[in-house]
Amino acid sequence: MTIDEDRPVPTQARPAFRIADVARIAGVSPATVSRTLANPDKVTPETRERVLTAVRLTGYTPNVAGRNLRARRSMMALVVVPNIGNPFFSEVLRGIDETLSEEGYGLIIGNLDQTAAKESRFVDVVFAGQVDGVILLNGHLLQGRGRSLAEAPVPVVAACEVIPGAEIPQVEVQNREAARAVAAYLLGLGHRRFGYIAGPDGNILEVERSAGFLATLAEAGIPAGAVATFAGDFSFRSGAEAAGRYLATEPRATAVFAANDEMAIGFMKTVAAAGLKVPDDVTVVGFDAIDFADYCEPRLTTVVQPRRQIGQAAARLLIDGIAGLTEAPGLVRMEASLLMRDSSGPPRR
Amino acid sequence: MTIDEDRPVPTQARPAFRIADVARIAGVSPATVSRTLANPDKVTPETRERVLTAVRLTGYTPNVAGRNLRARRSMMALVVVPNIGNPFFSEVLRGIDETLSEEGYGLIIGNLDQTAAKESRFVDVVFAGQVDGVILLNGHLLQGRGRSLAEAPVPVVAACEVIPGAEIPQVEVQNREAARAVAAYLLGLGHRRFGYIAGPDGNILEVERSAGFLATLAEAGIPAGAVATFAGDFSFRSGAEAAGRYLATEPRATAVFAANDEMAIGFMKTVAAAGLKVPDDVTVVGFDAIDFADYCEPRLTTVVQPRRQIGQAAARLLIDGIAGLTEAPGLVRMEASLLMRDSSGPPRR
DNA sequence: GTGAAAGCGCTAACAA
DNA sequence: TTGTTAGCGCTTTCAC
Repeated sequence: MTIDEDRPVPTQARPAFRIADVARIAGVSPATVSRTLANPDKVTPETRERVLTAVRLTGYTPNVAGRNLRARRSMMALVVVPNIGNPFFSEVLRGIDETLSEEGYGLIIGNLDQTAAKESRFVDVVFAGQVDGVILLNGHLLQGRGRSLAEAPVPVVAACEVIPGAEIPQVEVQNREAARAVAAYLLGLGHRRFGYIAGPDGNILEVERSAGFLATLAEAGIPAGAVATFAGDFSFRSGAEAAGRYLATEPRATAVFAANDEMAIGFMKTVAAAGLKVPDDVTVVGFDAIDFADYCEPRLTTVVQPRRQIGQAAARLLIDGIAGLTEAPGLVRMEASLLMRDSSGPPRR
Repeated sequence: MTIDEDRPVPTQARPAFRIADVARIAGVSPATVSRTLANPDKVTPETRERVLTAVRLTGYTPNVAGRNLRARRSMMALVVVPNIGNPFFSEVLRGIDETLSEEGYGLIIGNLDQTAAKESRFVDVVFAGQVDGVILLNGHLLQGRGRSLAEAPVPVVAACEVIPGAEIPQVEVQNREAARAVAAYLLGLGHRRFGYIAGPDGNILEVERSAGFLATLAEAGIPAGAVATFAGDFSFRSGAEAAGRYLATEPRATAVFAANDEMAIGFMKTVAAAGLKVPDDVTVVGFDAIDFADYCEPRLTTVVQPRRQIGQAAARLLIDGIAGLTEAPGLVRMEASLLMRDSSGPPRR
């Protein structure tokens, strides 16, 4: 909110040249320098020559703060991530970065890390006009200081974790459908006793995935009550802990679906340590297809999401929004598909 | 370099209030609004009251571009990463973010992704005064448009991948020493035939790790020429490919050190698929202690680096630099330590 | 304690 | 084609 005057100004090695300096050296007006840089064709070749020489001489680069102030735009986008350490998001980020940087936009990272203070700061960033748009990967509209990003002065889009009811463009992955496909696949293999390792309570991905999985099982005559459900939080550790509880059940499920790969892998590791064979004793299916899922033992059957493309689509949506091209808040749906590897098979008979 | 005037201005839902609006509503001058926000004690309680009410009423947030222009500082730092998708860096990023955001700095991510064009853009970002400092995680001073970050007008620090000869503060991990410790450990287990899976040619981490590993082996009477070296690029896949070549050697090394965990894991997976037992047939040691290393089969013996703290230290160095507190370009050395798990053991006799 | 005025660095409208 | 002028939104002397 305030500038601390006790916080020193960066020590500029050499004070940067300003447009006036370049103009003086080139013997033209500042406006001409600006024009030369923006529209080289709009000045005579000789002028251009002189200006460009002066630019080269000074190493002049237009100051962005001045330009932004004038243009009322920052060419920056804020991307809010729940946790920057999560490899799932980093691939989405890559997609965002690709598309955004192609269009000349820079990326400001808002790493939420479950801190309310940060959430409020990011809201300020937006209302302070520091960015031209926002991409939310965190599943809810940021709130702070009594305001919501719903009233942001710039376009906001959401991806990965869809925000129900928000009137903004969103990129959604067909989580529910994919979870249904997992259930159908497992039923097709002959499984009848199921386990499910859940994500954090209320998380939209968790809700969608469990809903799809349980719905298809229910349609096959297996009520939700008959599915052994284990709490989890998307971490390796929580998958391992779920395995501990799973091992204590009787009779054990022959197929366990985890709401993400990390938990599935933590689960596999722990049941293997207890002497169970995957998939002979228990089939395990994950969700996300993180890189490591192809290198764990056994290779994990999981659901692939086009993470990079999700990021690209979100960035595209944002750029359209900034350009004012969007009529209605659209919804882009991305397909997710089952990737069968070695952790799944028919139940041992 | 230029503002495209065909790129539309963001569609502000409602035009943001400016300081003049707030001043008018509060019945004071803009200067007083600014003062109230910066130094509430410097105005009378009644004035303060009126101003703050007007601020609440309007939802006013000072525009950053204006403030930055005036203050000649952006409260932003640029962090350059080789590849944002790499989980190793994302944890370092977290540490950076923690410390920087505590001090009120925001993060602009420069995802290099081996693109020369991007490198040049990031240089521009710096020379355009868009950031107050730079943290380099990519192992070299960015170049672009005939300039180097060595002449940047703001402080630059490097971390993770040290930049030899650069006169800037750096955070270095004791890669060489740790690699020596790995060699000593393997020798102590009784191994005499070694393999090494290298990182990308010329990469400083690769250079340091191989140098330490080979030096200690040489001191034990095993010349570098006797170590089976396999090319790699830090990816799972390259580790798996190295395994293919390893399997064809005769006699095979009994202990293989990979320059990072991904390659070690890819290697283990492939040799296991070929029927070899780790560690009975071959001991495998990695480097970095990524999360997965604890969940692969078997759990990987590796070298732990304090990734989060590396990030924090780099951020601290940068903040000191911005504050003008640094006399000489310092070097912070962080210890790395061997973490023995299940992928290492004595050679089968 | 408060206001008027200047200026951070840039670009766009207008004039020449 | 080029220069002059004004102003983006803010903070901070300097007067009062």
